[in-house]
Amino acid sequence: MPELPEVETVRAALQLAVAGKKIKRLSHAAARLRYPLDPDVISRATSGRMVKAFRRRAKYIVVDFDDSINDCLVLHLGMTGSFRLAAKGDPLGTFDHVVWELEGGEQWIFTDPRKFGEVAVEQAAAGEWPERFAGLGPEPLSPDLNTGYLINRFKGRKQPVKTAILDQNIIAGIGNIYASEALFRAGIHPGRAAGNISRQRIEKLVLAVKSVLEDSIASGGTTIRDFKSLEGKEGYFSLCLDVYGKAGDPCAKCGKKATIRRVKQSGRSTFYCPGCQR
DNA sequence: AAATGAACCTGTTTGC
DNA sequence: TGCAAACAGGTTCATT
Repeated sequence: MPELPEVETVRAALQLAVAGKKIKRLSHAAARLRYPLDPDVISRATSGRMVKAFRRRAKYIVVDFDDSINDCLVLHLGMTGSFRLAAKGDPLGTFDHVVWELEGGEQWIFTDPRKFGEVAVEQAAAGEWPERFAGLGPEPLSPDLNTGYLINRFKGRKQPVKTAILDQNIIAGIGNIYASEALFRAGIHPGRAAGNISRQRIEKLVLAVKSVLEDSIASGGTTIRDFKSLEGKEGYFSLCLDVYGKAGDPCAKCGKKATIRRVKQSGRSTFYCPGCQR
């Protein structure tokens, strides 16, 4: 469900609603999500601590606490994960897997039907990222993602450019929606070998990646069916999608000339316009 | 090494 | 209409 813009939307909402509050205790924890969950570890790492800030790296949300212990909470929404705040005593649903009671009784709840999400405790010094993030590619909205970098990473690769930009170790945070959308904006065919794209067109791709993510964040992300931010709000970038989920529709750019096509790449759907993507 | 496919799990949509 | 197959925004592990 959530790619960088959706995760960023959730992070910002959590920062407003939860940062500065103290966690009283872990009141519920399922046996496992993507990985087995150790309630003792999570409880010890969170109970009685004041939440200082929510940071984001790739599609991960990292929770920092307001003390000098060098650890943090790492959260991942998987495909269907979401957070919500509920009043004291509100009943839990089947898929409410992790629940913290905040000071005052409010419940901070992680829900995830498919259980692809993650809640974990990691070591990290203040301002640093956990060691496990070391291999992640640059944040797409930072200057670290630039033409020179991408040319280097693409060099010699026969892999289709769509699967390449989906690789979190090449660029962090792009998912299946924005991979298709960015390639459309850049006019690049998703099946083209990553190592076979001119410098000029890679420059276009870098700009396209940044613009599509920025535009989506400004719209609160994309809701196809599940995505909701903390307050239950949907993201309306769905209205701005050019190709994702639009197989058979006429291309917005070249009009009647071509219709959007759907193909499979590495087991995942890719949408593109055969008319304006080369 | 690089690239693809399967697996994890549940709900919803599509197609015969 | 009914049922089974396909599909869904992600990541990791196994296999070629």
